[in-house]
Amino acid sequence: MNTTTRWLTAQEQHTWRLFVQACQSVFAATDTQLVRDSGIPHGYYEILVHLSEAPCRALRMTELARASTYSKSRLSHAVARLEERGWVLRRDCPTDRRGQIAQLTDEGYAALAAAAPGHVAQVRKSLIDVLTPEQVRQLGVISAAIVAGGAGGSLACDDAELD
Amino acid sequence: MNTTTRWLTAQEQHTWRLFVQACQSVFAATDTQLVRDSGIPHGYYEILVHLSEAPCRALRMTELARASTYSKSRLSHAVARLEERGWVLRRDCPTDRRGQIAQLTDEGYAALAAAAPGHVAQVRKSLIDVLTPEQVRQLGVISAAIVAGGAGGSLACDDAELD
DNA sequence: CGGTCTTTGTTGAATGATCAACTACTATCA
DNA sequence: TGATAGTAGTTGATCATTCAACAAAGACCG
Repeated sequence: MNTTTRWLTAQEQHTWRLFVQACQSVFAATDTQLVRDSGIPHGYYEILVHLSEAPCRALRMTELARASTYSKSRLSHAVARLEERGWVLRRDCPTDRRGQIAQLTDEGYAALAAAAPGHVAQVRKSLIDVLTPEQVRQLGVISAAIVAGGAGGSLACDDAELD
Repeated sequence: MNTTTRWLTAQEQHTWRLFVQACQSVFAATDTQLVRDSGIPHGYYEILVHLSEAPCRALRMTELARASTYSKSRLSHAVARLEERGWVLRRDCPTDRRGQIAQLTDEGYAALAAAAPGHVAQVRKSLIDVLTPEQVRQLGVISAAIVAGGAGGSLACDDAELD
């Protein structure tokens, strides 16, 4: 792009690498715990959480994708697998015949409720409890700034929307 | 496990969710940029970086796996694909006949050098430049604490080492 | 109405990651 | 030396994710 690259300073590079490592560390630990103790593969937990918090434990696919930062394609596959487990089912949307509504089943809610304590404990072990309350506060502010920055433009929106 | 779950406080949950979002945001953006501009799929960049910084631009597979926080299996597959591109080649280790040494080729180094400026720019856009210098410093300290905590035990070491 | 554009969601192929099993070699110890 | 255990790395099956293409329905406009 430009001929002059603003390289990272030593401190910036150090922070970047530590940040990458920290994220890997936290997510590897939480994923491992969830799969081991609840058989919920990775990000499916988040889908269940968002559904559980929605009005009738149901959301339009697009809404759910936005909330979970899943692409539509990914969500479609994921919901198909959750449906196989009986944790979610698809309903037609009454107001928009294109639409599909993902509905959390009682089994799905039960699975989520059973998984939650272990997951929360792991989040504490991996993140919250290794930081001081002040650091937790700082991390919240920092994360908000990053999210607000939109990661510098391309938010990985969805299929075929680059360029 | 235990009957008493220490749930997250509102602030803690808020921070946790923001942190998850922030990480997704940053890594989605950096991955997208790298693939788009350099055709380097996701974490391969990190492998190339570690090799480029090693003594003869070469590392034992196990060393490389540790540095990149890859499982041995994942690394083996990844190096196989990098080898197909001509960016890395495998040599036998002279001192340990089990060992393999991954050697960065000149083409690999050139690909890395070509990709670096765009990647650095994206890291700035996604992370560094949306934070104040003080926040960058704080994030470094926080990340170090998280890494030191080892994510609460299970460090996702490798194959068949759970339980 | 009829045409075009956009949105919604799915599908299948291709790629990447994980998991369990395996070979081959080294290390330890009797 | 021989037995046993541990380490290095690979492989193939399985599953998750991405990408491009697609069908079906709404939205807009003449």
